[in-house]
Amino acid sequence: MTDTATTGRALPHPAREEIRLETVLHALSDPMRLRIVRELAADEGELSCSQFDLPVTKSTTTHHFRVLRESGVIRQVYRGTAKMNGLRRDDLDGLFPGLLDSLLAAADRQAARSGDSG
Amino acid sequence: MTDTATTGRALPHPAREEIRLETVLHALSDPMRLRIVRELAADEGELSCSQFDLPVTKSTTTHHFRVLRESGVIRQVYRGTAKMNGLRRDDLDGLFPGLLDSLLAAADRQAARSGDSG
DNA sequence: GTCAAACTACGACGGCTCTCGTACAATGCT
DNA sequence: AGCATTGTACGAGAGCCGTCGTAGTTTGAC
Repeated sequence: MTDTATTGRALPHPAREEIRLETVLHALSDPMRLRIVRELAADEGELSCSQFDLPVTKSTTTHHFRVLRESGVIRQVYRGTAKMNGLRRDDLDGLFPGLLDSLLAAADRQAARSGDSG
Repeated sequence: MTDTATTGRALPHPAREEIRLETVLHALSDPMRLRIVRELAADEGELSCSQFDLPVTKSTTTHHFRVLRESGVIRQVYRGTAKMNGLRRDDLDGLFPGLLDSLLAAADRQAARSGDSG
């Protein structure tokens, strides 16, 4: 029992200045992770990992969330047994103004075109 | 001697509608390729492969240019023994409005911050 | 204390990627 | 024709990546 923030253990996040564009792009270049980020942006709040219904195992899901966190795209916080996820909008917008919105818009466009779920 | 366009053999390019966001992001997530794209954008014209002074062998350079072409980021045309490269601005802007500019701006910002060459 | 829920750690496997070196092909110039 | 320039093809090696399964940890509830 370590009382870090709300509850639980701490998770390593890169500082804003440590976020690298290449790493962000690599994180978003995976379909599963792009999907996660899109859902996260749509809900504009905090979602637990279990609220995502991805076609991969839980191990793989954990892996993708870690890649997103370590790249600086999302922030993760434990709350009870759940792990809440949120986009690092402030940091990304501060570092790369307009980039996140362009990326999300591009993903939306492609999803609309490809007939994926909006 | 096949008279395709200006001179020379044809190179396979994806059609505009075949360009996938994930593939583009993956192509740009490599430092060497991001660098190539930045130089290409700065010069806003056609550059031959040999005009790039990359810290890799020619074989590797060829590889990177192919990845960029097959992802739909650049267009390549033979002119004599040289291979001219140009950004597919029209197609990318048509598919993902604002994305390319945001990406280039982000890369510029990071380069300025990191003290790389502008 | 016990139990279920949520997530992690570790090892493994197949596949892709970046890199190189060497050998080769296409073009243009003399 | 001969030759230099430019870029390609092919194979190889090291490393990373996405995926899985199993076993384990942390937390909250009963």
